[in-house]
Amino acid sequence: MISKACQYGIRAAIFIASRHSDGIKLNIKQIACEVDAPEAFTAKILQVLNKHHIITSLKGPYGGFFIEEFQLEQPVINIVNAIDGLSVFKECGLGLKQCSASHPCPMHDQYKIARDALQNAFQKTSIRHLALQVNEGSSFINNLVLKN
Amino acid sequence: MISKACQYGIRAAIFIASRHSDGIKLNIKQIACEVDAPEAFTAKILQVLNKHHIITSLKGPYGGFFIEEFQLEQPVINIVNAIDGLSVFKECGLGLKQCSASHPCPMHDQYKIARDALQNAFQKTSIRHLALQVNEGSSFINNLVLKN
DNA sequence: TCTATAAAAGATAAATTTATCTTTTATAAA
DNA sequence: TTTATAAAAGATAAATTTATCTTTTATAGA
Repeated sequence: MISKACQYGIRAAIFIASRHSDGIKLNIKQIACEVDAPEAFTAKILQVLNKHHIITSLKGPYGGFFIEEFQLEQPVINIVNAIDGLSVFKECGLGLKQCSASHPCPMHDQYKIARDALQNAFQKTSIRHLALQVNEGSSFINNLVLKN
Repeated sequence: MISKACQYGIRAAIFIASRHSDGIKLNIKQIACEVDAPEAFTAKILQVLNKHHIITSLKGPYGGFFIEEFQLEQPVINIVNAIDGLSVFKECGLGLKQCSASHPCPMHDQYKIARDALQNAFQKTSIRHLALQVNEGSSFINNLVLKN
């Protein structure tokens, strides 16, 4: 559906947002660890998010990643856009170059319902809202550790 | 959403179904051409569909691919299952290994709506139904050719 | 039985995505 | 200003997906 890079990016952004508080910065090691993502790969992804002003970073000692107040309001689709682009929400389910109501693939109508629902899911949800859920303990951004 | 291989497979199956009539067989060249898919790759994909009994093939002269009456009734999700598997319809939107109502990711509910809609789209549609639409001329499985 | 035909099977290559490692740059504090 | 720290940037590697090419197998008809 969306790429692994994008999934890592969303989880990381939610984690950073969940720790939002004045002056707090998180480094890649912490972030990658908390969201169960490969560290170096996550670093690359956070670079992209920073360039798109979805999160903010600061180099040097006491540096790290954080999210600013105004950034918390952004919809998650902004992260998808930064990493994967918005083509998932536009493209034909059967891979036709052009597929629309006027030249539809045979699955167009049904597929569009799912595609729109997906877009809706990412569009209507803010980073703040998701972080809040994690802080409440009602949802999670890391994998369960199985006990023996 | 679904792989290119799977998209080619669905388009090819629909095309074969749209030409269904006693004794008619289509070869890979025709099929690949009609659905705008790479020929050799399409051949590989049709092998898989044949193994899963979604279409039927016959080697040798006057051989080729065709679909049998009983195969026409199958839902398109059978093709997805044969090529990509059903994991798209089960996996977490944020890539968590376990994500369910009891241990949800923060997007679980919204994402599940989209994921279920997608599954529904493929589950409720038969190959016959899609082929019919193509034969009616109300939908298409190939790319528009742009005129200059 | 021989020949031609078309798919199956197998091997390999190209492209993309995922992932890691090294070097450079920015920055805060001593 | 020097040093330590952490991200940015750049290079490279591994894995997966997409795609192609070659050889083998099945089959119909002459």
